[in-house]
Amino acid sequence: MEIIAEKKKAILESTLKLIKENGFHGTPMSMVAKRAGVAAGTIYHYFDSKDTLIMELFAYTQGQVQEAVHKDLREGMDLKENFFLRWISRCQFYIQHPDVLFFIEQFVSSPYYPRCSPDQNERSQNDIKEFINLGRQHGILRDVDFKLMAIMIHSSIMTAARVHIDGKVQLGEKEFHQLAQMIWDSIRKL
Amino acid sequence: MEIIAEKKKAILESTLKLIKENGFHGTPMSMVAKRAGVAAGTIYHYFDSKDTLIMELFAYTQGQVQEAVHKDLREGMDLKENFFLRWISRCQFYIQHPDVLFFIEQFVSSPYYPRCSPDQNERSQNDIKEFINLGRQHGILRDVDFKLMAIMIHSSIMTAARVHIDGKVQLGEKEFHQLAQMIWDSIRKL
DNA sequence: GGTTGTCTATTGAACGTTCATTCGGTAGTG
DNA sequence: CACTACCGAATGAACGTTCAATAGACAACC
Repeated sequence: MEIIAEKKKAILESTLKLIKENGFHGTPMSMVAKRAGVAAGTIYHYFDSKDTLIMELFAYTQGQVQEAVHKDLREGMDLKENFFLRWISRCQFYIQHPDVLFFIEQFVSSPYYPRCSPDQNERSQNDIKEFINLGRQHGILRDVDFKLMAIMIHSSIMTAARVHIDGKVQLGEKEFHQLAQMIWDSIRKL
Repeated sequence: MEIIAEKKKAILESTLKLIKENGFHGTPMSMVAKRAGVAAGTIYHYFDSKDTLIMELFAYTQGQVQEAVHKDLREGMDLKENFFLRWISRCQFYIQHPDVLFFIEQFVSSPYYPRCSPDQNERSQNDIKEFINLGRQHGILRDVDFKLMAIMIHSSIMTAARVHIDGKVQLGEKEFHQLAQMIWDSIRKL
């Protein structure tokens, strides 16, 4: 893992926050600079352009998510436990980092997303896939296309987190389990 | 239903297409004008600003979706059939109108979305809610928060359509049913 | 039936602003 | 002296929006 210069990190973080507040447009470089406490020119010392700043920001947030989920993982869980844990901790990560959620949502539905390398966006769901593979081998999961299942799971997580953040529904311990159970029932053989 | 002037419609349609191709930013008004075959100034005859153009475009697409789904509905179906039909026809609508899907995705994860009136975005899932209510009354569905369930269903539809359009997975008759079955199993009592 | 006035639809050049990016310069380090 | 990190005013292009001008439709009036 590359060590990120302090100012570079500050730029990434403030971009993240500003994009949550003002959206993709509506965040001029000058504002990023001010919020990060650097000069406008400094940004261009670290990033070629606004586009690459945003592309790198995506990689940066993907790293954060990955890290957070893996931290919670323990050995010797059965598949269902494993699924619940992954689902819930991913969802909680997004809830605790709304700016990441907002950014990713915006990013994936923007013309930027198709531009990132295929393995970049595959890695983003690597841990989900790893899990699906396991479930398949044990004959526990339905025979549904791999990618399809992975994406359906991931989108359920994002959606749940989003609803919670918007305050439309309060998600507590109970609701998390209800939701994880719903998704679990949708992917396992009945 | 308001009758929309021809040029107004052309403006809406070309905005839709351009946003799919170039994203929210990346679609200057001048380009919208050219594609719609009108002068730049004409847009401002129908819309106060770019913002209101986009807000109205959202309402416009919502109307289209609503209409398409209701067309397929018949009387005397049981709940499960009803669900399958709604799920599949909504999904197919998005697949047949990728520009609508792209636009809605971008719109809801942008700072525009929170600005539309609450009943505007509630209406957008009205038919899903109508269905959930029915299922609740019959005791077929799980006891999960209303809004939560509606949004989970809706997001599954959008995600499935998106995956298909991106060509990551080919969805045929069989896959549609598999998917609808998955979601059905996730919302019904087991 | 012709004349006048009003209203709407439309045009596209011009305006003013915003914004990404550049660049010449300063400071610190080795 | 060379090299990197950093600054921030200056630049120039892009873009949303305005506006004076034109044309057509329709009605009122003589």
